[in-house]
Amino acid sequence: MGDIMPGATSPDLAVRLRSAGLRPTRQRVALARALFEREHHHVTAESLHAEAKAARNPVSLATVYNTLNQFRDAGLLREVVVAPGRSYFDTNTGHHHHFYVETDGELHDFPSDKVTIEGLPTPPKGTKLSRVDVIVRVRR
Amino acid sequence: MGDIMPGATSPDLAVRLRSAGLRPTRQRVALARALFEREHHHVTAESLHAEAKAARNPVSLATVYNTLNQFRDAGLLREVVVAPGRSYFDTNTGHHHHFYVETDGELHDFPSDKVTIEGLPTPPKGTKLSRVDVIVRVRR
DNA sequence: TTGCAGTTTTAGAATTGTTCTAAACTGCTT
DNA sequence: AAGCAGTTTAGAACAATTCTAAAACTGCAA
Repeated sequence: MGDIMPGATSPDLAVRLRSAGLRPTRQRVALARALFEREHHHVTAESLHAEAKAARNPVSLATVYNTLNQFRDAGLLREVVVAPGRSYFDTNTGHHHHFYVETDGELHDFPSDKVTIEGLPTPPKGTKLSRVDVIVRVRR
Repeated sequence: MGDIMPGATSPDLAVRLRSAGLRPTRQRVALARALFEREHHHVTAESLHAEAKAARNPVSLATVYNTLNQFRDAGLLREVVVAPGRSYFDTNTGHHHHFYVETDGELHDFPSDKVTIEGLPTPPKGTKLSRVDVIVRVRR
């Protein structure tokens, strides 16, 4: 995925946004860079908003919310809800699970390939599986 | 005097509250009844507030919130967070997992005794396991 | 009983996180 | 270059939850 191209716009991002049905506006590209041109990580609307401002690419908070929701709907991000009023967006959309450190609100990924879950009941009839979330809660 | 009202006096509840370190006030007992004197179920602050009012035992919303938090801290309830701004309290504090029907916000328990999870990594060092939540998300 | 101290409840204000609104702006097609 | 749908924005609005400080209770002791 996206390599880092300091100082230049990365056309990959524009292409990626476009093929998700989103116009590559200045704001969306700026946020996409903060999100996808680095290691997988977790952001909140607030943290991303602050990051954009710090990078001299201020984007309104409303736009940050809109964009996060659009990216999630487009499958570019995954939303993880760990505590009431605490919603993270994860740039890693592949199969994996989470550690949540309750005492300080940290969230960490762990791969799901070693994890097996057996014996799950079948979904209530009339419904189809969306996904299975495993959150391992720990405290310090 | 301190005799309780007509009908089903449940001293057990008072005892249960007391041994959780909570004074068995009229409001706490009323809420405890709505919560524990029936099958396991899931409530939100709003739904419990409405239920108390319907049962002619009105309790302020602030008290409902306080009480739910106290009951959860005392281990009488378990909090389940399924979506941003959607927090349920589950009267079933035993081991079990959840189905969450994303399309209409329904939450259902399922027993964990048939479910095995293997290969979970060890918690980050300095932390100890609190619990493992499994949420099976489905859509209609 | 009665009085009292500490606890609990309450209405309403405050806070937090998120979405909405309507006006201004911008990227894209022509 | 021009026009328009799509986008951004500040600020208002909203929803869920917590806080505040005053009034009401509870449990205890005399």
